[in-house]
Amino acid sequence: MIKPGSKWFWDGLDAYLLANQLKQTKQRKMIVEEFLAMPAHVQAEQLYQRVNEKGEKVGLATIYRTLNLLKEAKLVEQCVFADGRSVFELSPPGSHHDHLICISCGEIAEFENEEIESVQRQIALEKGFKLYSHRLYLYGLCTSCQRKT
Amino acid sequence: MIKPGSKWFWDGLDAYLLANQLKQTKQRKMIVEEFLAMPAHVQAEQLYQRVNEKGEKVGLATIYRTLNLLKEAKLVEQCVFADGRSVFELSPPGSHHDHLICISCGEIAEFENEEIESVQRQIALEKGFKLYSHRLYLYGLCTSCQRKT
DNA sequence: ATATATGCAAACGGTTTGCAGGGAG
DNA sequence: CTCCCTGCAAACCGTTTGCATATAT
Repeated sequence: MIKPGSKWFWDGLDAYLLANQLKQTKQRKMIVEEFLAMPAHVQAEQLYQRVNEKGEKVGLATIYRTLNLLKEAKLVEQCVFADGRSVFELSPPGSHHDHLICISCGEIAEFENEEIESVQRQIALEKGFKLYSHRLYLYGLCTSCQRKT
Repeated sequence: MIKPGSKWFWDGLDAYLLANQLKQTKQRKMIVEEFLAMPAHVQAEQLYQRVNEKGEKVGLATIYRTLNLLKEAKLVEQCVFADGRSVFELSPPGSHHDHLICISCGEIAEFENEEIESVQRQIALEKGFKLYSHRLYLYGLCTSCQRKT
């Protein structure tokens, strides 16, 4: 899956930098450009390699610092899967989806389900929690890995 | 929450050891005893400390090796939360629950919801996945942390 | 001019591994 | 007597941090 139009992302980033007296830098621009050009679920190391194949060299620390900045700005979300992978993905305002992860090949599929979201809100209410976010991971075998075994 | 009767656990462990030509050892016994005497959600390091406060000394590596063995045996499950904590909990056959995690104090509450489980099965079916397991984490503020802020 | 960013390398924290000696079956 | 298990320390791996230098505003 390739990422959709990303004006909201650049705009959001500009706004966040401005609001926090942070700076526009060559590295941040390059990192974000590559991130937006990559598949939906990106690991820090992959982004590091992609960036360094293209333009000038950027340190891995800067990749992490930039991803953390994007998280702060609520422009990306991070998912940590049970297999240990940690991936970053776009967080378009007002949207949410969850993940199916293939335990054989690692493929990641997405889905949205309003019914689950509403039950979650209900449960939080019952338990007296004020809900901020959630993560739902379904682990199994994708179609092609089922055929293989 | 304190753990319920655990005959099934010891029986399951004996069976697993026997079936795999593994050995009953003093350390395994001590680790499992402490694990069962601890709260529902246990981190490796906590278990390590508890075990070493009581009986003879046990290495941290043995704690990890034993927890992994119990996972293999399907007697415990591991949950990795977004805050980085990795906890182990009992996995009584045929049961499943999910978690609410307080983003302020770290408290973990549990819930069960059959409706969500059934929607998950439906989604996996639609996407062609053969479902093996799942994890649902709700992050928010628990009742007492809401009061504080 | 000043504060923020960067690169590098070192530090980190949780977990796993290699190996030599110890103990269960 | 054999194989499995343990303790220890070292290795690991992804991520973060300290510091001196570079750069945006």
